[in-house]
Amino acid sequence: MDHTRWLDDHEQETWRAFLTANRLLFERVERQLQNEARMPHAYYEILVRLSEAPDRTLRMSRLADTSLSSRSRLSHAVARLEQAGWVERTACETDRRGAWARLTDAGQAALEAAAPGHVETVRSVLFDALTPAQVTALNEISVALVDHLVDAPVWPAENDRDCPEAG
Amino acid sequence: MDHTRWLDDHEQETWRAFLTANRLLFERVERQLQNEARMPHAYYEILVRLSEAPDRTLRMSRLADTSLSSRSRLSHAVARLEQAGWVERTACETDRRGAWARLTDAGQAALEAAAPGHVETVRSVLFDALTPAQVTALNEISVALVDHLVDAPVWPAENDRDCPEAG
DNA sequence: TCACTATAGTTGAGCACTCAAGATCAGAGG
DNA sequence: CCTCTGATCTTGAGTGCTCAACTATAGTGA
Repeated sequence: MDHTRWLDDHEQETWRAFLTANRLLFERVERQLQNEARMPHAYYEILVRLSEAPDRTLRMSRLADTSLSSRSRLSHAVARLEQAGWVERTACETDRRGAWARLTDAGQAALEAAAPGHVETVRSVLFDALTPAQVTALNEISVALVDHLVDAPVWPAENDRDCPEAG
Repeated sequence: MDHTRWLDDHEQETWRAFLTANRLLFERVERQLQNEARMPHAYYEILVRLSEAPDRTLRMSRLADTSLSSRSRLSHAVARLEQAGWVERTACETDRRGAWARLTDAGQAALEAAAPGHVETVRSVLFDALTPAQVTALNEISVALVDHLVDAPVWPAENDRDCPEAG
């Protein structure tokens, strides 16, 4: 009983090209940041989200959401960033379980130092390769994917543990 | 002197949507394979490449290229896959530096067991979200990116160490 | 007041990856 | 033959991630 909806040739080709493009692209981005700014891309994003927040401060949980990070991952990351002197954690007074993360001046400086090289890399690996129409298409495709993936069930089949409305 | 070609709003939005879509998408793919087949996506790809090769056998270096893996990464990965009994390494007789990697019957079986769930996931996270026109557009965009990134200089600026023709 | 449940965040173990360095061998040139 | 360059593949250390388990506090309802 093979109900699998296999990929046809066109889909297969698309998936592999998509995979390859992604690997190559993010490898470049990651390497550039690691070499010139001594931080992985995930950390860069955390610094960006903090820099955009009022008082450069966010609750850990909000920061996790906006930087597309799991709680655990963020905890580990912020521990490292704190060690580097780029972020500070302070206790939250209204909710004593919580914690604030604040971007320090040193962190802001590190971000500003890293930004030009990073942006240049993003442009050179992505936008320089595409026509304006393709950029627009990529935008629409990405938005469609995000809409489709956000809040969608993580496990299409199986794993409907204690979710009565599943299935 | 700020020559940085910053991203305009449209580019910024596109980049962030692209990033978000990628994170969400590959997180699903990775999780599904890890949970249902006990292997990361990179290992799955290695098994696929081997399964498509004559005699299910490839030189390590070719396997590294086709699976978009660094030599080091492949060495570590194949060591693990060998431990699992899914791949075998044998010495190459014509080039005694080299090594062959062969997909075992157990490896083929593991791959066949993993494939339906993986393909179903790929379909559900990617193709189900897109119109046929968008799939075609994504294909063209991906191919353009791959063409642009393959054999392009890794470090646009700097790092022209011993490459006399750089610059 | 007293559970009970949910939320916020951390921690440690295990694993995959990167980087740099090394061991081994092939091929080319003197 | 012998050296030199380059290719093949491996190894070990360091790092960031995931997962599961944990602590601590908030909120809810009897």
